[in-house]
Amino acid sequence: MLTSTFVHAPGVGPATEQMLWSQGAIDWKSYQDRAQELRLPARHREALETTVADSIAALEEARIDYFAHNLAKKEHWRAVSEFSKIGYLDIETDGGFGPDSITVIGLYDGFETHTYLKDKNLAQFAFECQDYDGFVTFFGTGFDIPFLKRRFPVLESVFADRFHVDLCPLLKRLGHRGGLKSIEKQLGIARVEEADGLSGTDAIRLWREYRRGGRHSEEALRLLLSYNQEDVVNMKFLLDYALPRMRADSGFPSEIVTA
DNA sequence: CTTTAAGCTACTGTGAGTAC
DNA sequence: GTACTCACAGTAGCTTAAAG
Repeated sequence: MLTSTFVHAPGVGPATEQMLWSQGAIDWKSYQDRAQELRLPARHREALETTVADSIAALEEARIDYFAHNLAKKEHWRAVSEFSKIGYLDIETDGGFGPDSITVIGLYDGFETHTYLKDKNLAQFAFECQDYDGFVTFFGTGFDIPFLKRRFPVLESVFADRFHVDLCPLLKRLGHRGGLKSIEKQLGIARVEEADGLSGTDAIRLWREYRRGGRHSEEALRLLLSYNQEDVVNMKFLLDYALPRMRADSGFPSEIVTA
């Protein structure tokens, strides 16, 4: 999918990319093979020559930062299949908006959930997240990412150099509007019973209960972490749902089947 | 309540194609 | 060559949406 992408060349948009595909330039290699025969404005030819060569080199060397910088944000989903170290990311807060308002960070690597807790191991996140090629969030653009950058200024460049797929606008393009819980319902994704029916405001309440201490403290924390884990794990389902549909909707040339 | 890009709606610029 | 149209890409400004 990434190797069929041409829209990151300056001056090339969706219509030109579509035209390239229809002329048989279905990926970077086949573009180079038939570059001379393609009917193209000189401006596009120059831009594509550089972009295609740079892209092949960047992918060979697994340099996600090249694609993170040159691909439009809304097209970052195209890079996911080529860069497999994906972190599904979700934070909880105490209701405030300051740099110290983050209470929980959940990071799911596709196999297990890593949890970071305020006043325990939260700072560890800033190091461990650097092992990932990119992140998947739900409305992380407007919420999780700005919070994390305020809390850990180092992450400004870490996030800039990695892909970020925000499922909220992506699913909206596929006709699913509404919040995470609403879309999960639409798609028939179930939550574990104890975390079912909880919302972001409950996460604030559970954090306060945990911090107050006493009899229900540990139970409140357990429930909060369970809620956070549900969010990140379900994001993987949503991404797996969205990718093939985005691919089909964008009119990508079909994969060459090799025996 | 706060935050931020995406989405939307113009509008501008570039270039290819066509007619004369 | 000149003058015109049309399509595509990019940008500016405003609105929208969802997170806890």
